[in-house]
Amino acid sequence: MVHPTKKQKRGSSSSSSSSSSSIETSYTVKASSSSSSCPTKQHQLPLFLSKTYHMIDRCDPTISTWSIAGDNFVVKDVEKFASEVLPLYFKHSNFSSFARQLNFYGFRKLRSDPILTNDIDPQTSCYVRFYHEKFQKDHPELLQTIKRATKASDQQSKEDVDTLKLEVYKLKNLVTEMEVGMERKISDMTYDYNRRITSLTTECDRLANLVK
Amino acid sequence: MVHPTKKQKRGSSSSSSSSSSSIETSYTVKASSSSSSCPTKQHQLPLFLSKTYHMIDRCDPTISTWSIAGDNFVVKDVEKFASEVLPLYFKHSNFSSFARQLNFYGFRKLRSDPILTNDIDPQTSCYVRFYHEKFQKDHPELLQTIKRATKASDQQSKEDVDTLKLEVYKLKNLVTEMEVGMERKISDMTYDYNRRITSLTTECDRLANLVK
DNA sequence: GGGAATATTCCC
DNA sequence: GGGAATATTCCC
Repeated sequence: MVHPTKKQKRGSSSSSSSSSSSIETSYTVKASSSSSSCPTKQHQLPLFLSKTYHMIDRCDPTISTWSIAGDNFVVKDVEKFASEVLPLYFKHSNFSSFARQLNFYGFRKLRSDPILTNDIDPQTSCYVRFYHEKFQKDHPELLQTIKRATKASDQQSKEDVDTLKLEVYKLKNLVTEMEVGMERKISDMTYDYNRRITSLTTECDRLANLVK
Repeated sequence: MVHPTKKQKRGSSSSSSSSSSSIETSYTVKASSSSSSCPTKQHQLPLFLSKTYHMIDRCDPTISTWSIAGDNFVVKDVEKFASEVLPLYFKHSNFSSFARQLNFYGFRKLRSDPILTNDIDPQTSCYVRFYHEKFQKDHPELLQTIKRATKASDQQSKEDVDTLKLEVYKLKNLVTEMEVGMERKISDMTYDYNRRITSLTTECDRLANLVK
């Protein structure tokens, strides 16, 4: 089978279909050295989102299409969708890989869940629906607001690091407080000690003089 | 162009060439819940290594081949290698992506670097050689010992976490030592203090009795 | 050559 | 549905 995306680079539009692209498909990694307000080097819409939007938009509606209200999309024939549609846009033909990406971007699976067994429509029971608040028919401008999840391990590591840094901070404060407290306590004790010693010594001297 | 690896899954052998595979090509993620000595679920050789080994082994030698000694491999025609050979094994046809993967696995680029400009052979000056101690012609068994680099950020995070944990450990020890030290110091001071007060008080009492 | 992001795979 | 690995891309 011909693989139309073979030489595709990020930033070029999909080569498999017509090109009246209404959404930004380029992707640029945010320059690590620039501030986040730099207008030229911002990361743009991930290709996954623009590809998926176009894919649903242009798909044979008997395989996959928008819902009637346009607020979700349905894959009616997972088999055909995987083998015939996905490879037009992605470097694979696995439905589960597509679903994994949807999951990364926060899409949720919708279920019809009929109450009665009799209500199960054999025609539509195998349909798979996906929903994302910002993934709507005729509203590609919303796509920009969809954020990909950062990896959980990174998240965890960051939290771990932050927790440990806080602990180090608190411990250093404690050490400083203990040093100050110890110094003051010893200073106070020494003061009292010397005062009482002096007082007793004076008394001894006075009495010693009287004894003489 | 036909894309032979389209439906390939990890664990299946490359479908583009003959199949007298002498090396393990399956890949299984290490089960996180099992001990590292579990023989059935170990991660095997990454596909990148087995694919690259076969690729060099089977390549048209005018495009890429092993060195004469078999201890490195040379890409003689980067252009053709990228467009014709890479996509037989990988989901792309970019030489830089291939090089990036080599880099992940610890391969080094070799240069001929002739001393004299005259020594530059226009035939071979554009050759690109790669070397890895464990990537040798006729020794596929060495491939298993090649380890992919873990991501630098993870590495960094791990080191950061370890450093911070050590710091927390040291600070907690310091706090304990300070507590013990302070207690002993105050105890010692109190002891001296009481001894001298007692001694002086006794002397005062003795003198007071004499005065009476 | 390598950092860091997204993409794809595999597993639980 | 999501964790974690490898794969691919893009950038410095």
